[in-house]
Amino acid sequence: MDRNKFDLEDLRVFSSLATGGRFRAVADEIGMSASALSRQIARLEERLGTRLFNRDTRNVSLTPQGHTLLRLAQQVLNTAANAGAEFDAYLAARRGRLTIAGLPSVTAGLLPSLVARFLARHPDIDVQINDALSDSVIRSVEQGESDLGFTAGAVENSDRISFRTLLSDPFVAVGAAGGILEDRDSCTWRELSEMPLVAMARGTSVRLLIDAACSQQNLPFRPRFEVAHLATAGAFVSQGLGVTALPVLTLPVLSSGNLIYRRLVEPEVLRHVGIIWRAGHVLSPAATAFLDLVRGVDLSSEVPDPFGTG
Amino acid sequence: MDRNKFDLEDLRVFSSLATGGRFRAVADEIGMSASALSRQIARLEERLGTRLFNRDTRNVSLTPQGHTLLRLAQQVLNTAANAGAEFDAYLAARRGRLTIAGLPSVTAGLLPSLVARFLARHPDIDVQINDALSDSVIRSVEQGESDLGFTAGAVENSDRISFRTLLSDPFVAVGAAGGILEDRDSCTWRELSEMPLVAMARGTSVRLLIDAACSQQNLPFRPRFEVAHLATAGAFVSQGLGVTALPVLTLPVLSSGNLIYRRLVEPEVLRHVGIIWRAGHVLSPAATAFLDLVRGVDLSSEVPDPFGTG
DNA sequence: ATAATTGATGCATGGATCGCAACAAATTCG
DNA sequence: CGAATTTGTTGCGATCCATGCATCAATTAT
Repeated sequence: MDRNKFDLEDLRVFSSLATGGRFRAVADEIGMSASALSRQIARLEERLGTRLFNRDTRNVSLTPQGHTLLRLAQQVLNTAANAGAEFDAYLAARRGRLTIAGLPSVTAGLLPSLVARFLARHPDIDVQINDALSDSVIRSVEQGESDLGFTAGAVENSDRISFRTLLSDPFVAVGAAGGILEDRDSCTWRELSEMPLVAMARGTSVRLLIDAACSQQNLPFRPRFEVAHLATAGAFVSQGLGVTALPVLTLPVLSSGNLIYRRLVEPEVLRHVGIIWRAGHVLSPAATAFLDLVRGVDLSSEVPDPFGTG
Repeated sequence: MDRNKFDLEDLRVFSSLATGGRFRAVADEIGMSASALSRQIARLEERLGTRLFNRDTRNVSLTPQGHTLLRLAQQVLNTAANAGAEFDAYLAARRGRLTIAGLPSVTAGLLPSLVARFLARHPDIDVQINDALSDSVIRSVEQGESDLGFTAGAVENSDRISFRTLLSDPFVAVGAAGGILEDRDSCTWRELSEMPLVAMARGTSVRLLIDAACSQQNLPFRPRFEVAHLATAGAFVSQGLGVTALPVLTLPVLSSGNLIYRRLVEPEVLRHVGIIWRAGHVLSPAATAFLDLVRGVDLSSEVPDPFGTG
């Protein structure tokens, strides 16, 4: 084998077409003629020895081969882009860049103090946060888009991802002050399930864990409201429209004017928050430093105690 | 900024020179003239806006910028090489995923040995089986959810689906040992229709074919029991609650403690088991390999002979 | 049925790259 | 001390290869 199979430009063009859909539109978008695009793809297909797109003159779709190449291409392009950015940062005499993906409930509740501590030691590192849902976090790290990721719940500890548990995050019941929770000392899941519920939307890790908890206890789970953002849930609850169950870490996100918290028992449900990174790849110096910092910090002190001195 | 800063070829050449040391030697080694190498490095330096090598006409050494770029270049080249290798492995059907949809009666009776054979040759392919009823199988393949599908009975050989017959699967009568079938040598559909019947639920391919057979013979079909799963049917029959008619391929699924089988004639009803895939689309390498395997195997030996010495 | 849109292709062109050869600097050797 | 040799660079002509335009073939929209 003499010449290597693909080039960054190939992958870029291929990726654009794979996500864009149509030859002409994509060709305009990236500033080349449609024929050039067609030929470039044809060349790439010939070099790879396989067809990447099904094209029947009207529709363009990826073949299975194209799908796998797309996944790989994104990885390569991401690392190349990161390398370019890091090199630029080096030229600009900066130390580097750190990209962290995380669930909104974690990025809001846990990251600020960690990042503050990190920046105290490494003031010249640009930090970028990617808020995303659970599987997006994993994918983002897998593909090298993010250096590190904060996840909750089970992560299949594959050979592509390394995982480390950081802390356990208990669910609590959240209600409006003066509302139905006011006179209680604690609350069981059964009792909660009979109150009007404000639930996070499907696909969020919070919702997944609540679903699992209820089905394990054989409780019906019929939310009165479904919202996408934690702050919205907090607003609904504080207006007395319902109650909800949230991990303690998320509580600082709720603009907690009118909210009260109660222990949620039978069972105690814990969300296991952890950090993930790409296995088998060299971490950037910034990522390594951040990981070391996280390892050396007692994170349980980061979880607020919502029950005052109760 | 239109053009991106570097290309894989740039990084390769740069990396060779960075580790190799001398222009002429490296140029020979990678099969290009010294002048070409010199220009390529000069272009790269210009695009990056910094000098990468100290060259004083006798020695070549990396600048600090060159050192950091070398580290980054190795990362990028590694992921690119890994991606290439992974893609090659995928093309060679050494890695990847194969999703097969199939009727439960086929997936249980026919697939295990086929998949075992396939995995012997392609050990690192993840195989996923979608058990589903007949029309779900076709739909799953049509929509690209499954690569291949095992079906029984007539499949409209549309322009979206390619079909290939694999084997003919005769129906036999199934009864309890010591029961009403014990003293018979064979059994006609007319006789069967007058016995208490355990039937598969509507929507299953087995039920469809039995309905068709009976209506063709102008026989009434009034099942005493209707069950959804083959194992359940087997359990009912083995308890002497009734008899049933099943294709031979399904028999291994019945935990056949107490069952006897008899030829079912007048007419002999055959279920035509076949394999389907998407027409006009490129099959994944794993699917192609599996299809080749299936084509090369004499599947009639896979159908057990239930009439051993009984 | 006609028009329009889409991807593929033939052909000529232009820009980029390459190899050869000459050159400048530096080391080696007579 | 000076000529020869080695090393990286550069000028120039040749070459190659991707591109763009125009056109074709196929399919859909009206």
